[in-house]
Amino acid sequence: MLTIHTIRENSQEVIDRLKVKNFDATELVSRITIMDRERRDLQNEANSAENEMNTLSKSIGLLFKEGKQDEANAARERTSSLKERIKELNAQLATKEQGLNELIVLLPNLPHASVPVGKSAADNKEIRSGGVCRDLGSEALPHWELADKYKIIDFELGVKITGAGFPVYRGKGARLQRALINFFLDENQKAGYEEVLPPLVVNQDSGYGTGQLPDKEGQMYHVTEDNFYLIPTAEVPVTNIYRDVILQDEDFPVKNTAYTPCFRREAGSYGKDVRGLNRLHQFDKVEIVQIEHPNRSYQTLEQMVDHVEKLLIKLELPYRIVQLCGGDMSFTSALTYDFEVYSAAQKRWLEVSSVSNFESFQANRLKLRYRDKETKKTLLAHTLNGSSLALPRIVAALLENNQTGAGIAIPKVLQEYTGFAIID
RNA sequence: GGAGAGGUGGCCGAGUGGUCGAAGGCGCACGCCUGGAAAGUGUGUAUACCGCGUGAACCGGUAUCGAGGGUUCGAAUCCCUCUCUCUCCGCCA
Repeated sequence: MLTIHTIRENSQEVIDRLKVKNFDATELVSRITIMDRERRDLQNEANSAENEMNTLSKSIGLLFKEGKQDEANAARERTSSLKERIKELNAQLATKEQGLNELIVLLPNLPHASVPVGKSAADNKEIRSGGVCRDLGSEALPHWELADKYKIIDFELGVKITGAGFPVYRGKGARLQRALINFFLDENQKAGYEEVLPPLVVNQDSGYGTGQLPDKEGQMYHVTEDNFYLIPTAEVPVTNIYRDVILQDEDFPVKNTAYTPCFRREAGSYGKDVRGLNRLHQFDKVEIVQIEHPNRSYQTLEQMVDHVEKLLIKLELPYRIVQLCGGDMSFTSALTYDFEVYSAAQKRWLEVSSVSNFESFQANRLKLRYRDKETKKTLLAHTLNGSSLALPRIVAALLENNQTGAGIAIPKVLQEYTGFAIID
């Protein structure tokens, strides 16, 4: 969430910049500004009443000590109306604060100045691309048919055990999953990311911390008995490591990587693009999370993009990197790059990673701060994250792009992880 | 799941109704001392909001001793609820 300070001090800028996200904040901002004023007035009133009360209480204590019972009792009588007033003011203040907060969380993060204006994915800006999109002709099989042909992924079996969107990987298919996970983790570690293996189930506070709650409640699997949520991405448990934390300057950069399965209900997304591995309820992903000093976060974002790009190059997959336009960006992001790989049989670009700088938007919710060396002030840190990478669509692209008459060729870098060079 | 003990600042730890955001110690920062260091010594060392206005410093106010509520003129301290941790028992990978 944006800080009230930002909204208060730069209200016009907030409105202008949110237009890039096709968000008209005019009315919200003015309501927030008014409520903020009211809130502060209430707090001042309450504080001065409390001050009066505290002063009075102290004097009563002194009077008793000095044995001036009569004066003490007289003073004591004066407190009751004051007490009522404090109670009333504090109640009003709490209501006001809550109301204000409910409005503030409706404001999306401000897009970075470089974000292109646009309505949908069609307006995204291609940054660069790499690899070769081969034309495999009309007899090229989509990955779900290849998966069946080589008996490496069983979608039907998953339906029996759980339901649609929970595939069973087997044989070389299972091995390929494990190879990719290890490959990604190893590469991330070489790039300086500390590996963590977090819980796959989180509590409510964590859900709020990274912003899944309350908005996307319906997208997560909920364990009602214990009020836990299955994680939709490793971002949730990993970023929440740093909830309520005050870092020192020298702690930067914080770099974590984690492999986790991810669980998403994907409510309402049934339809066209859910075939095969394109959209699942459970999938594997390796995530990178970074926390940075605000001065360096954009530099860091570029480094993360370069890192993810190298992974795709090593996997010899045709890819492109696009900068999302305002209309296609998430609520919480300030700048997002999407990575897409070309899936040669589906003839589609599949999103395999999304690398974003959230600036202080998440940090504000998380109360993730750092102590500035020079000013000694505690300031909000910047958070960034990205997938490196999401497995299912990588697998889909690998299967489709690398199909040959002899079988599916495994990229060279993966062979030491898989232990085989071809799936046949 | 049953029984008991406990949760105080970055850490340890004192504090059972009054001037306590909280003794003392450790750690940390800065200074003095030293040729340099150690030791010693002095000072400082939580967070948030508000006053506050263009920002910062200072200053002042309020809140916070696991969380929420209550008693009281006044709560770290008394009462209630919740929560978490530890120990023992049970169950178990």
